[in-house]
Order: sequence, then structure tokens, then C-alpha cells
Amino acid sequence: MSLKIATWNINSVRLRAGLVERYVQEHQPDILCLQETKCRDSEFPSGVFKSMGFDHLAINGQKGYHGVAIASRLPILDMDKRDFCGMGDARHVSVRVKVSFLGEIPLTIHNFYVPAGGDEPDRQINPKFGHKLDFLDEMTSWFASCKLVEAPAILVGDLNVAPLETDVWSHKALLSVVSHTPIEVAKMGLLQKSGPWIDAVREKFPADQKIYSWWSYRSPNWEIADKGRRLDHIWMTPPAAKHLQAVSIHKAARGWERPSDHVPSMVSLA
DNA sequence: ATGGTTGGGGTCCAA
Repeated sequence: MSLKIATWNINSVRLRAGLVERYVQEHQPDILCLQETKCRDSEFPSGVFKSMGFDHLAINGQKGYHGVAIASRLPILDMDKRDFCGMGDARHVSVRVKVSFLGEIPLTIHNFYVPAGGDEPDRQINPKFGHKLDFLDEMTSWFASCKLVEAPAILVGDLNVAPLETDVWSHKALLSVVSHTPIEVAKMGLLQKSGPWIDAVREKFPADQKIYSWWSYRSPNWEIADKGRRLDHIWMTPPAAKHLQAVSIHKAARGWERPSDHVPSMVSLA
């Protein structure tokens, strides 16, 4: 009686379908949420997922950029997607699944790919940064209007914000680097209150511990230099968080052949 | 302070 849910920015699901197979074999998630699938729905390698036992897929893709998907061993009762900021980007998909130990109300899973926000942390000169801030604001107001608190829900994905000092290799060096600026951290804080959402990863890895889920491709010595950031998150409403058993971040996947720059994060519920 | 790498689609943009 347990459920394992994982999230992974795969940076092209077609190119890395083999790495997904390896991850699934080694860690056996029941539900796998992917970001940056980078292909149209018709191009999604559904056969690979079906052959691994993920009979139920909710896909929101687009050509070339972004794209999210949820692969599930459990039946998907229904799926939804929302076009945050009305730009036509495929950055959200959600499903509901029945989980016996969570009771009668289905579990809702939201999978997000929040905009990276470009290089310059100033919306006047960098519209991509403005888009990121607006996206976070819209998530906050949308969840605030959902009245989530009594239902079991999980929010996962590449949120492209590392909120804590221990979510980055150097708090000081990254204060003006997009992903760790005070305005992004403040907006993420408001988003967390909108559930309220509990940061499941930090339930098991206390805030005094450094932990990362992403290492840039631009660092040839990613492991030695270890200039990582925790951009990928798993959050839960209290009725789901009650059942949290374990959290793991699979750093080894960053060292696999032709890796994604992100590694998978997983929670076990029981 | 700077430049470093990757993927997709096509000779450049987003990350």
C-alpha cells in the first residue's frame, strides 16, 4: 500500500526515452511527471511508456519547446491543462487518480514547467523575466481560488526557482541570478501559501542541508564543482502530506550517458 | 567579469 511519484525535467523525451527506462527500472515510480518533453503529442514515445506498464498517459506537448506529461500505472480518472499567461505554451497538465489509502476523494496531481525567465532579472529590459513573475502570480491566484486545503493534492515540476540559501551552491553569488533573486523567492513563498503547499523535499532534507536537482551543462566538472541548484519541487496539501514516507533525489542520473541537466526527484506515500 | 553546453529545427533561439 504505497505510491511513488517522481518528477523529472527530461530535456527531450524522445532523445532520452532510454534514460527514462533505466530510471523506471531502478526506482519503480508508479507515476512519472516529465517536463521539457519538446515534442508534439503525436510524437510522444507512448509505446516506450506502455511497455513499462504506464498504461495511462496525460500529454500536453508542443513542437520544439516546453511540453509536460504524466505517465501513470494507475488509471487516470480525468486530465486537464491550463494555458497560464495565455501564450499557448505547454507548461501545465494535471490528472486525478484514485488512491485507496487516501480515501474517497481522488488525488489531484499538477505538473508544471515554470518559465526559466531569461538572463536579466529586470522585467523592464527582459520580458521573459516578466513572464516568469506573471506566471507565478497566476499560479498563486488560481490555486487560491481553488480551495484546495481539504483535498489531497500534489504539485510537482521544474519551478525554476531555488528558494532557500541551501538550495543553491552560493547564496551570495546567486542573489542577482535568475532563479534565486529575492522577488522570485517572495513570489514562490506566496504561491506556497496558496495551497497551502508543504515542501515535501524539505520535510525530509532539513533546511540546513544543501540539496540540488540541477547542474548546468556549461560546467564540465559538474560533480567536482557541484554548482547546483534545487529547481525541481514536490509540494503537497496537508491531506496528502500526512502520508509522506520518503523523499529521494537521484543525483546519479546526472552522470549517466548524455544526461538531462536535471535529475529526478521522488516521493513515497503510504 | 566572462564564457561555458545542450536540444530542436533548420543556419538561431531557449535554456
